[in-house]
This record gives sequence, C-alpha cells and structure tokens, in this order.
Amino acid sequence: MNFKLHIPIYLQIEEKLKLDIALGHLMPGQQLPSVRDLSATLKVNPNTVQRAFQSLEDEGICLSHRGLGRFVSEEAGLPQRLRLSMVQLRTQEYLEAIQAFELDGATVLAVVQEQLGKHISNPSNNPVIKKNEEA
Amino acid sequence: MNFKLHIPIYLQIEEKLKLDIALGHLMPGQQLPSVRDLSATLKVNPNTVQRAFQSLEDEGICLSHRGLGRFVSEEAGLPQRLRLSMVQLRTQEYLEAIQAFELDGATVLAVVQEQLGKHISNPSNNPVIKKNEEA
Amino acid sequence: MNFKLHIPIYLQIEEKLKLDIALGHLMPGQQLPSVRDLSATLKVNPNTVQRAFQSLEDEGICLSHRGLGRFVSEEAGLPQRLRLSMVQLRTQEYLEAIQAFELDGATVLAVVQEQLGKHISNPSNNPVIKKNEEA
Amino acid sequence: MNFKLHIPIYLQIEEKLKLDIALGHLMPGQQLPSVRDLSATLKVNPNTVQRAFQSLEDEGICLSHRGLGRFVSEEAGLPQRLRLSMVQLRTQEYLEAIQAFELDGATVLAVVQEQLGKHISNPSNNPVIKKNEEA
DNA sequence: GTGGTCTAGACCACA
DNA sequence: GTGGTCTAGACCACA
Repeated sequence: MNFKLHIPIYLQIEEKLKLDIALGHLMPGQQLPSVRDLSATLKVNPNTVQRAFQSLEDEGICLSHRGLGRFVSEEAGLPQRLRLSMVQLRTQEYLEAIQAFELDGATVLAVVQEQLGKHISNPSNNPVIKKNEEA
Repeated sequence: MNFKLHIPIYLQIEEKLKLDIALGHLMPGQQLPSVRDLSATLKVNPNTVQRAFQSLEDEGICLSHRGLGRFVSEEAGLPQRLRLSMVQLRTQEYLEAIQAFELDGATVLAVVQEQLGKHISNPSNNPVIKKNEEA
Repeated sequence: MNFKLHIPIYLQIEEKLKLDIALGHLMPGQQLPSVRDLSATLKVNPNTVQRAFQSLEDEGICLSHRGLGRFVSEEAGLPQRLRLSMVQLRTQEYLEAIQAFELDGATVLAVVQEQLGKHISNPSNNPVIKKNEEA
Repeated sequence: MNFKLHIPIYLQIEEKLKLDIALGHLMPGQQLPSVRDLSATLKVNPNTVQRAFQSLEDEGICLSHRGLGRFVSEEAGLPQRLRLSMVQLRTQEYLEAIQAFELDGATVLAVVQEQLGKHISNPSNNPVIKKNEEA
C-alpha cells in the first residue's frame, strides 16, 4: 500500500479493509490478518493497525475474540451495505462541496460526464490479504 | 460564517473568498478587507486570516500593495477560471475517491442523479464582505 | 452456550457452573465432566475449561481426585451459599458503581423497579451438563 | 484519581469526565483541560488522556477545536441526559447479571434495600478540574 | 500466537 | 499552546 500524505494512515487502512469487504475480497466470517502480521506487511506500527481495526469494530464491521483473532462480521448483506454506503457518502460530500456554486442538476451531470471521459480508470485494487495467505 | 469542525478555519476562509470571487460578489481589482478587520468580523485569530490571504496570493488570486491594502487580481476572466477550476477539482477528487469501486460511467451518473434529488439545495451564500463594508 | 464477546470465556464457564450449582442443577458430590469432554461440548480450548475449573477449586466449590475425576464439593448448604453470595456480590458492585451519582435510597429503588418492568425475563437456563451425560 | 486495576485507565478517565458533567462540575460549553495538562495532573501518558477525550467526542459529549482546545458540548440537557443514561445502563447491566437467578421483583428490591443499608456512602467525588483551575 | 493497553517521546497542523 | 498521529517497544490477558 502506498499511503497518501496528509491522510491518517489508520484511516487509509480502515478504508482499504472496508473496500476489500465491499468488493468481496474479504468475505463475511473470514479471519482478518493479525495486528502483528498486517503491521509487518504494511510496514507500519502495530498501534496504527490496531486503531484501524478498532474503528471497524466500533462500526460493527468486524469482531475480535481475544486469543483467537479478528473476524469479518457475518451480518447478512454486509458487502452490499458497505458498498452502497461508501459510494453514497462520497457522492453526498461531493454534492455538498459544489453546492455553493449553485449549478443546476443538468450542469452537474454534464461536468461529471466530462471528467469521467478524462479519468484514466485504474482497475488495480490489490486486496490487503492475498489468496495465498488466506489459509 | 459558521465554521465546520475538523476543517481548518484558514481553508474555510480561503474557500469562501474564492467562492465570492467566482460568483462575482468580489470583483477583480476590488480591495479586500484588512486582516485586522476580517479577523474581527469573523471572530478569528488574525494569523488564521493571514494564512488564508497568503494562500490566495500564492495562487495569484490576490495581490498585496504595501501601505495600500490587498486587492483581487485584475486578471481577465478570473471569476470564470476560478469557478471552472474549483468545480473540476472537486469532481476529479470525487471520481478518484469512488474509482476503487469500479462502477461504470452510467452507474456513477445514476448515483449522482439519485443523490441530487435528495440533496436539499441551500441557496443562501452570503458574501463575506457586505456592500456597506466595501468602502 | 452462547458466549458473550468481550467477557473472558473461562469466566463465563465458571459463572455458568456456579449458577448450575446454585440452582441445584449440579448437586453437591456430583461428578463434573472432564476437561476434555466439556471443552468438546462447548467447542472451546481445553486450557479455557481448565482455567474455569481451577478457579472453582480455588474457591472450594469443587475438588479434583487424581485418577477419579472432579466433583462438586459436599459442603453443606453450598447451593444456598453460592446463590446468596453471587447475588449479594453483584448487588454490591452495582451500588458501588452508581454511588457517585449520590442518589438517595428511595430513588435507587425507584430506578430498579422501573427497569424491572422493562426487563424481559428470559427463563431459559439450560444446565451445562445434561441428565443423559451425568453417567 | 486512584485508578482501579483491571479497568483500562482511559475508560476510568472517560467515566470520571462524564460523571463530572452529569453532576454539573463541568458545565456545557466549558473548556476542558488540555491533553497535556490533564495527563500531567493524572500522571498518565498523554495518549491515554487523548483516547478518553476521543471517546467522549465520538459520543457527542465534547468537541475539539485544533489550536484552541476542547469544550463540553452545549447540547441542551446534556448533564441530565448523561446522568439518566449512566444510571439506567448500570441498572440494566445489574438486572441482566442477576437475571439467571430467577428472583422475582420483590426479592430483587429486598436485596437491594438490604445492601443499601450496609453500603457506606462515600460522598466525596472531587471533580477532575478544581474551581481554582477553571480560569 | 492473539488482541488490548500503556508509556515515552517525536513531529505535524492549527490558532 | 492546542489537538492529532505515529513510532518503538513493553507487558498483560486470553485461548
């Protein structure tokens, strides 16, 4: 993972894990990597990983069992829920940010469409946990 | 101005001034309020206002003339340029943020359209500098 | 048994066994299941069951006879003693916890009575050791 | 503050601050001590205090302004809300804990009343921030 | 081996 | 001076 500057690392890890769940790379009930392992993989302090996991737990996205490990929640439809809420949240933030310009809906859509064209799609989203490591 | 928590105040001031210029509330060549006055109006630390003005100068949006004051740049088409660049920047950031979900263009447009419907437009955008204060 | 998250499993097992004794589901002198059996039944690490039994022994609630097995103490009045001490302990902890609010006795009783009304009683308390397994 | 063993310090600090608000020792809108000051007072690591404050902020009980400090929320009726929710929560936990004993309501009340008598009331609850320090 | 808490201390962003 | 993040590393509880 290449962390962005100016965005807390623990947030970036949290978002990445959510994304992996949303996209089905991490399945409900599946065990997550241990704090130590993930911190070693990401070359980050264990506390930073711990904080990301803690946030996920606060949101009901994963559960920890002391001594056993940490697992993705088995909540039905979790990936769908995450995917929907994440996209909607970002869309809402976007619209709020440009609201002050008082563009009408058609103009907003036109701008989005225009930028979509320029936007080079980058389809690589490597899951944090690779298939080989899942066992 | 009601400042949002967790977003630096200097950024909120800077954005507000840019918006005022983009929307024509502040015209090219017009004098800006002094750091002292604006900080008093906004009930904010003068350092904070200074930082916002400095950013605007760095971007060529305003100029300070020692002993005279600070003025909006007279660059032709400044409001249009600002408006375009601000909206495009935000759109680009938005698309980058949701890129990882690998939605196709049609879906993105549909989501935006859907949220546009829910979004309650708030047409009030009071300029930071009121007409009475312009002298 | 459905273990609660964030409460050590060994404690939950220990409490459950005490409760079974207090309620007469496990009688004084009766043999307890082996660590191996109980851990299999509960799908739990044997170390965890061992720890629960050890605590019970430390409290004089059960005794192990090498080669024979582990038995509930034959102490006279054990169930009554347990029942009383467990309820009193919890009550004391509760009162200590709310002491800082400086409520007078009447108010405390009123609050308890109010919550008692809301509290849905869950009368199912299946003993850990079923009759069939007692042999 | 004398911290209890086996209960995380950050939780004890959090609870103490909530209690101070509930009892009116800390008023809505009032500035909280800085992380550094409180950590020095309590002889605890700043990170530990930070964590307690963060929890309070997550619960909407206080707000932080970077560079300015941290303040108790000005939410109307916050002290009452906190007092009620804290007492009710503890009462509910208590009743759940003794539920397995299947005591009827009258018995529960009798036990509580009995323990109330024995309970030595300790009316000292020194606020974290002393009046002299409030300025 | 797993998660959870805590310390000592650095360094940054902001007002 | 404020809050926020992060590191390095210890030590505990639990399974």
